[in-house]
This record gives sequence, C-alpha cells and structure tokens, in this order.
Amino acid sequence: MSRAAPIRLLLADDQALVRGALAALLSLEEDLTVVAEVGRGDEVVPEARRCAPDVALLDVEMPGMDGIAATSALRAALPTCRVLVVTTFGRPGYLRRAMEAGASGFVVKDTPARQLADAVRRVHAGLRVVDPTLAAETLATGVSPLTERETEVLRTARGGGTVADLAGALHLSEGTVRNHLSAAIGKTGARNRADAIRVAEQNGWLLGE
Amino acid sequence: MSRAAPIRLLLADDQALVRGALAALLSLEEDLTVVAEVGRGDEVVPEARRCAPDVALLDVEMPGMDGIAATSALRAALPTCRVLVVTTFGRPGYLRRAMEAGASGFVVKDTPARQLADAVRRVHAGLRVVDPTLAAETLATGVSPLTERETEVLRTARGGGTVADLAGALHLSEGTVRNHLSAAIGKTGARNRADAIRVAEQNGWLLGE
DNA sequence: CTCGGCCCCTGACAAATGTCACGGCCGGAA
DNA sequence: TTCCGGCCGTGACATTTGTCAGGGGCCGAG
Repeated sequence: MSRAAPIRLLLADDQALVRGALAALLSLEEDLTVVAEVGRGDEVVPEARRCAPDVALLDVEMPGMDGIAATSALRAALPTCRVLVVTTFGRPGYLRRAMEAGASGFVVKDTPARQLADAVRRVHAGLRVVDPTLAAETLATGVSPLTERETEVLRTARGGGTVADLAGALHLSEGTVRNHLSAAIGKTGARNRADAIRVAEQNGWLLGE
Repeated sequence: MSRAAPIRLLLADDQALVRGALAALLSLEEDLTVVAEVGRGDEVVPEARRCAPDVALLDVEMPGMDGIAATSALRAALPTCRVLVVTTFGRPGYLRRAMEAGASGFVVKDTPARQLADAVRRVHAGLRVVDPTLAAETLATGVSPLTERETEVLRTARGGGTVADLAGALHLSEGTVRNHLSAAIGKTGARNRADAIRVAEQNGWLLGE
C-alpha cells in the first residue's frame, strides 16, 4: 500500500515560519508530499496550475486574496483538487463561506497536530472534515443578518474614521451612513459602533477585502 | 561534533497545530530535541522545572499568562535557560518588553522556516537574535507615551463598553475616564477612542492582561 | 398590479463622546 | 524653602453618535 503514489500537497499561509513548519510536519508522513508553498492568496491558482496538487491547505487570512476567495478560484480552475481550509480563527461565518466556496474540510489551528495528516487523507478520499463543535456553532449563529450595504459600511468603519469620512469614502450622505450603522448595531446586538464591528468580525461577517 | 549533547527545547504556543508543526520542523535538526510542549503561559515554568530545557521558544499571545510575563518568570526560575520569543505580530513594544524581560531573541512568524534552527543555536550560544527591521522600528517608535492610568483605561476600554461602564470598573468618575481617554487619543494621534485603542495595540503598548 | 424588502436621503432629538480649564498632590530642581 | 512639571481627578461645554419617523425609487414575489 505504501507503493501507491503519495498525495501531492499545496500549502498556502502568509506566515513563512508556520508554513515551513507545516511542511515539515506533513512531510513526516510517507504518503504525503508537499509540492508547493505560497504566501499569498493570489498565488494559489497559478502555483496549483504548475504543480497539480491533489489537496490544497489554505489559510483564510492572507494578503492578496483571502482563503475563501482562493478556494472558489481554485475549485473553478482545478476541479479535481480538493481544498482543506486551515485557519487561526474558528469564526462561524468562515466555515460557512468556506464550504459554500467548495472546500472539503475546515480545521482550526487549535486541533492537535497529529490529526492534520488524517484530515488531509480524508479530504483526499472525498470525505468532508469539519470540527463538530464549530459546525454546531455555525448552525446556531446562522447567516449574516447584515445587508450588503451595512456590511460595507461596517467594513469601512473598521479603519476608525468619523461618520463624515465614511460618507465621503462611500459617496453617501452622513445620515445614510448613520442609519446603516444604527441598523448594524441593532442587528448585532451591540451598543457601540466599535462593538458592532467586533461582533461582526468575530462571526466572520466582514470577509471579502 | 554531532556527538555533543543536543540542545533541549521547550515550545509554548497556544495553537496546538503550529506547536506540533514547529516541533516537527525543529526535530529535523540533529542537534535539537524538543523535550516539552505547553499551550498556556502559566504552564511554562512548571514544565521547564521538570524538563530543564536549554532554550524556550515562547509565543506572546497565550492564555493564562502572556509570553513576556512568562519570560520574566522563566528567567527568574531557571536563569540558565535562554528564551527565544516567537510571535505573530512584530509590534515594536513587544520586542522592547521581551528584551527587558530577559529574552535572548525575538523572531516573528514571517521569517523563513530555515532560519529558525539557526536562531535557536545562536540563542543557545549566548548571542542575541533580533530582526533588524523590527529593531529599527522599535527604536523609532520609542517607549509608550501613555501614562499608567491612561493605558489602564485604554486596556479596559478594549472590551467596548460605555464610559459609565469603565468608570464603574475602575472606580473613577466619568469625567476622569473621559479625560484619560482624551489624553490617550491626543498622544496616539488618533481621532477616536477606537482608533486610539488600535494604535496603542499595534505598538504593543497595551500588554499585561 | 400590489406588496414587501432594500437602498438612499432628510431632519430632528437624545445620549454618548471628546475637549477644556481648573485644582490638588507629589517629587525633583533651583 | 519655593517653584515647576507631571499625573490624577473633576465638572462644564461643544461635538459626534445613535435613534427615530419620515419619504421616494427600485426590484422581485405573489
């Protein structure tokens, strides 16, 4: 059985050190081989085209393009390549978006190291791998209650400007910005703008640049 | 030369996956051996007492006790054990505080994986290891301009409560809280409370629980 | 078509936030 | 000693935020 061709892996993580460490960890397994490493989301597809990996391990937080978008792009470009999302934050929205984008598995960096190789094998075998705790939380949290505009305003408000700044940046009236913010605050159950941003961020509702 | 006793390492990082991956990476080196792994800052000293490592790799962001405090505690308990701080964020204040606490090296997780083993060896040999770019930035940023009370207020304000909440939690008058916040906003060059918190956090001025 | 939801805008009001000038306290310099 | 400067604390004041009640336009479902 160890005669079978090894599973070819692509690693994407913006932190070079953990990327290399993951490569070392996975290379210990006889049936796995790391054929490519990238540090940016927008390098995933080009590199995958060159190396034809069987499974891609993608981080969510990456410069250039986030891991969810990279998942979509990769699934479109190389449908036979499975995606396993490996991320720091177990945000409910991340899991949902990842699965919708076509990921086969979702693992947080809190999980024991020994389980990673198994997760890769399962994904390669066509199974789905999901942390059950996180899955439950995702179901409980539900999809984002925020409307498109509201998320956009909230996303822009992250930078920490005044209402006038936001209005200028978004080409809206100040009153409108206030309204959107107020709606977002209400929907998130927050009491502040800052609070609302935190809640939305924790739930993964502010993705997409 | 490979006959010499290997360097004994302790790893502390709250993310089990990267902890295990780092262990795998470092174990590839003949002259290094990982003798202990912990996931919380307050487990560092007890575990180090048991295993007597030569070098400890500590993350800054950890539950229980942050890596800086763990550095102090470890240096006090086992003066012969060197500390190499390995962290996600290259915040200027982190580096300063780490060195003041007695760390021998400071590495961000962006650095190439191959350099880590060398950093460990240098630290073990009694040398200091510091990212030169980050060192320059640290010098430029200088120490925190915030007064003790101001940092305390800002730290409490992170939770995202109203002024009254802060006043209650800190046993201060509302006006006083506002004043400290205003001063902090001025000193950080921010325009908002939220902005000030971000700036202070990015510079590592809000450490210590 | 009509209804409902979302989006955009307006204006006014209450509440929270940020600014300021002030006084007390303490430690070091003159 | 007195003076000065930094830090802390306080209250009054202007500004910014958040809320609410509107109104109009657009689009898709029923």
